[in-house]
This record gives sequence, structure tokens and C-alpha cells, in this order.
Amino acid sequence: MQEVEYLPEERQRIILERLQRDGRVVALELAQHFRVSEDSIRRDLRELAAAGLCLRVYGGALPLSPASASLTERLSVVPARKQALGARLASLLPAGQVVFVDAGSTNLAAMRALPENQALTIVTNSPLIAAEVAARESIELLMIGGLVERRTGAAFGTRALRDIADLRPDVYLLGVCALDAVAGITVFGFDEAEFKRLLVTQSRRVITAATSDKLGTGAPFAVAPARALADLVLEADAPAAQVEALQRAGLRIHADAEVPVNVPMSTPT
Amino acid sequence: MQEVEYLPEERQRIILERLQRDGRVVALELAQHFRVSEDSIRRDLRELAAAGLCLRVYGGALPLSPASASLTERLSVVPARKQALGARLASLLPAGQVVFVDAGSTNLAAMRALPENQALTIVTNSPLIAAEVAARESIELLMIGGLVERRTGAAFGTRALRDIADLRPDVYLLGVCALDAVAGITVFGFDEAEFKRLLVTQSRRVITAATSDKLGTGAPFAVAPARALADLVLEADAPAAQVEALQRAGLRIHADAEVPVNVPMSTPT
DNA sequence: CACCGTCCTGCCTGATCGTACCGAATTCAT
DNA sequence: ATGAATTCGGTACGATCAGGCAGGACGGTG
Repeated sequence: MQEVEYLPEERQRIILERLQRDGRVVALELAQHFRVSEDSIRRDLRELAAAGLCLRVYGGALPLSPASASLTERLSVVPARKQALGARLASLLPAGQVVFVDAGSTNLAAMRALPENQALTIVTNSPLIAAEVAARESIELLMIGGLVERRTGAAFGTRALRDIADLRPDVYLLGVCALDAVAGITVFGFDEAEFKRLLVTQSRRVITAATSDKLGTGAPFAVAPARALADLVLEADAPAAQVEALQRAGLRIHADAEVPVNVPMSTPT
Repeated sequence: MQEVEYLPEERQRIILERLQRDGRVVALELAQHFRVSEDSIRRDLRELAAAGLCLRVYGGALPLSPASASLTERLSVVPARKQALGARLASLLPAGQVVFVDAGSTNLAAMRALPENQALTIVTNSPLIAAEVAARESIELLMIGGLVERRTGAAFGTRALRDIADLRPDVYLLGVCALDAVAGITVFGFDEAEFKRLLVTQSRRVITAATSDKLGTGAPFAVAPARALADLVLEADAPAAQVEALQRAGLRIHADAEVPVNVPMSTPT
């Protein structure tokens, strides 16, 4: 009974599972586990690698995709394009004001781009945004609590809604999922939309940035018409038709002069 | 800790991750962490630098993209000692429970040390702690809002107090400023003390870790007597008198066996 | 039942790789 | 400027690797 012989294919399938689960496999360990020689394991790994299912390395194998999804792929992936957008966004924030900052990599980039001693009161429902500015001497930080949604990385629930009921920010740094001159500002989450809708009405001035791929697209839940925005930061390659339409709606457009050259646009994997 | 030896490529991957996360890596620390000689680490860093993935500097390496700036400056100063404490602390958290996590570098280290798939509900008033676990699939995250105090990096005010009024965590991962067998648990902030006092009474089990330099010291505001702690994680070089007194008070002491050392690999046959 | 080809397996061998140790050169800090 | 820490190159040793080889298991065929 304990002499369960694994079929070669069965073995390879299990190896792949382990690869996904543990983020790596070691030839020696596998050999001991399956009670076969390391040679057989090596052959398995070689075949799997040849089939494009894993990356063969000295001593074992690693999954092809860093799908290990381990600790920190999140912060690192703020591409240079968004850094540029964020810098321009940051320059629109007058010193001394109270700014609500949505979650989102562009806004995160904006926080990073803030001058070192820019005096501001930052209000946010995103722990990542908060962590970014928490250490700054010049910034007063108000955290909005609640259950943090993993997809967005921010709190949108009823408690968060209640927390912002009395809030009247000078500026709302809106994070958009999609933006269209006709469809307006739309997002993917229901609670998210409600939360943002409230903030739009309560803020003196709403500004946002949108990468070109978000322009002219739509999402299920509407937040506000495009004209609710006072300022809009765009990239240089934004579709001209959209830019013109948005401008007609009364938005002040801030376009980046140039798209950075040596930048990988988007990694589909 | 773990007798699992890392594959070379795996090591380099992890080094890159830490590079992104902490904004720097130190050769000596890496050598201790991976239990390999500094030579191997240096070779890794050289290869990564040759591949254009990092910038080699005297004593370690820096990321090429200054992607992570201010956020990580603070985080980077989590020395190896605290990492070890944090790992032990993390091992005390049973899966599935609701854990309130205070601010503090030791608790941050504990969050990092959590197994990838550990199912937990984390409640915290510290954006840094929250940001660390926000991306984890297996973790439910509840953020306590309020005005974030810069000194501590957490929210302790009236709003935060109100937010935890109904909270009854299974475990409270207390962050201490000072701990003494007689004086008990003390901290430097008034609001902080009040906040923690409430949590101590409302939690089923209170555990904490203390570096040796905190033992036998006191701070202005008392939180609770030492016996309020169920478990206490200490370092190997903790003063024996204190350890004994705390043990008499009924605390379960978890002492690190040894401060990490670069162990020689070759063993006489 | 004998025969044969295929597949899988384990063992062997020379080659390659990763590692620790050593000494010399370099860099940093006092 | 001196001393300590760090780095680089070289070297030796063990682990791992790829390919070749032989034996056993399995299935088909006569």
C-alpha cells in the first residue's frame, strides 16, 4: 500500500502542483518523496522545462511566472509612465490644503512625487497611500477606516462612508477606472462608486489623472459626469477626439509633453 | 529556522524582492538570512548588477529604479534581530483567528514572517502594517481610522477608540515601548496608553515581543501589569532576572535560542 | 510461449556549476 | 595616515548535470 508507484505523468503533474504551491521544487526532495532516483526527477524537470511549464535551475526548478505572488509585486510595479503622471498631479496640489487621495498606483506615484516639505493634510482610505506619506514631517495624515477591499486596496464600506460624512476636502484626488467624455467617470465596484460619488459632491475641487488606455472606456458603475472634474492630467498620446470633447466640457487639461521613451508599455503576462 | 536551502536562482529572486521592498540590501544580512557565505551573496549581487537589475554598492546593493523611496526608508531599518523576533511572534498566531496588530517594527516583521497562506483577520490602526498585508489573498484586513500620529505611525485618537469599542479580538499583538516585571507594560503616549488599555481588556489573549533593550525599562504611561500578557517573545540575551520575574508572573516565555550566526557548512565526517 | 520494440528506470562518466576559503587589492572611516 | 571592512580573483571540493548504457516492465505479434 505504501508502495504506491507513481506513473511518470502523474509524477509530473504533482511536480507542477508543488511548483505552484511552493514557488519552487528541489530535485533531491522530489526524489525522496517519490522514491525514485534523482535522474528520473531530472528527466521530468527537463521535459517540463522543454514543454515550457517551468524554469529549470541548478538543483531544481522554479515556476515560469513569478506567480508565487509573493510578498511584494505590488509596490514595485509603478511604471515610469505613471510616475510622470503622478509628478504632474502632485504639482496641482496647493500647499496647506486638505486633500482626499483615492487608492491607485497613479495617486501613489503622486504622493511619491510630492516635494519633501510640502505642507498638506492627506485623507485617504488606502493603507498604501497612507504608508507612503506617514513618515513625512510636513503632512498631516487622516486615515479612513473600514474593511479593506483586496481588489482596490482601500476601504469603501459603510463605516468608511460614515467616516467621510463630515469631510469637506479642498481637493479630491480621484482615482478613476475608466473615463469617457460622454459616459463620464465610471468604476468597477458598487461600494466604490457610492463612496466616490459622495466625495465628489463634498469636495471643493476634483482632479484626476488618466492613462491613455483608460480614456474612452467605461465601467459598470457611474460616479459623476466628466464635467465634475476641474483638472485632468493626461499623457501626450491621449486620443485627440476625447481630449477635445473633455475640453469642451470645461475641464482644464494638463497634458504631458512627451511619453518617456525607454518604457515597457504594458506587460500582458 | 528552516533547513530548507534556497536554490541559487530562488535566492536571487528573493534578493530582488527585498531590494524593491526595502530599497536596499546588505550583503552581510543576506548572508545570515540565507545561511551562506558573503562570497555567494556577493557573486549573486555581481550577477544581478551585470544583468542590469541592481546597482552594486559598497556593502550591498541598491535598486536601479528609485521606485520605492520614502515608504521604505523607515521600513528598511528592521534589523535582523527584529526579524527573528517577528518570525517567532508570527508562529504564535493560530490560523483563522482575529488578530489586532499594533504599530511597530517588530510587529511589522511578524507580518512579513507570516506564512503565505495563513488565513487570518488582521485589524490594525497602523497604515504600515496594513500596507504590508493588504495584498495577501488569505488575509482579511480591517483598518482602524483616525488621525495618524507621526511618532508612532498609527491612529490612537477618539475616532480610533470609538472604532474598536465593539471589537473583541482573539489575539492582541501588543506593541510595547517598555516592559518591566514590576512596572508592567508602559508606553510614551497618553492616547496610545488609553487605546492599548482598552484593547488589552477586550482581547482574549495578549501577546508581545520585546527586544532586550526594552526589558527592565519604563515609560510615562501604564497600559497593564505584565501578567496581562499570555505569551512573551524574548531574545536569547534577555536579562535573566527579568525573565525569571516575568515567568513567575505566569507569562509563557518564548526565547530565541540563538542570535543568527553564519554557521560553517563543513562538518567533520 | 517466444520474440521484439518501446518506455522507464537506475547507474556510470566526464563536464559543469555553485560554494567556501584564501590572499591581495581596494575602499571606507577615524 | 592607519586600521578595519569589503571586494576581487584564483583555487579546490563537492554537488549537480547531460548523455550513454544496460536491465526490467509492458504490450503487441507471430
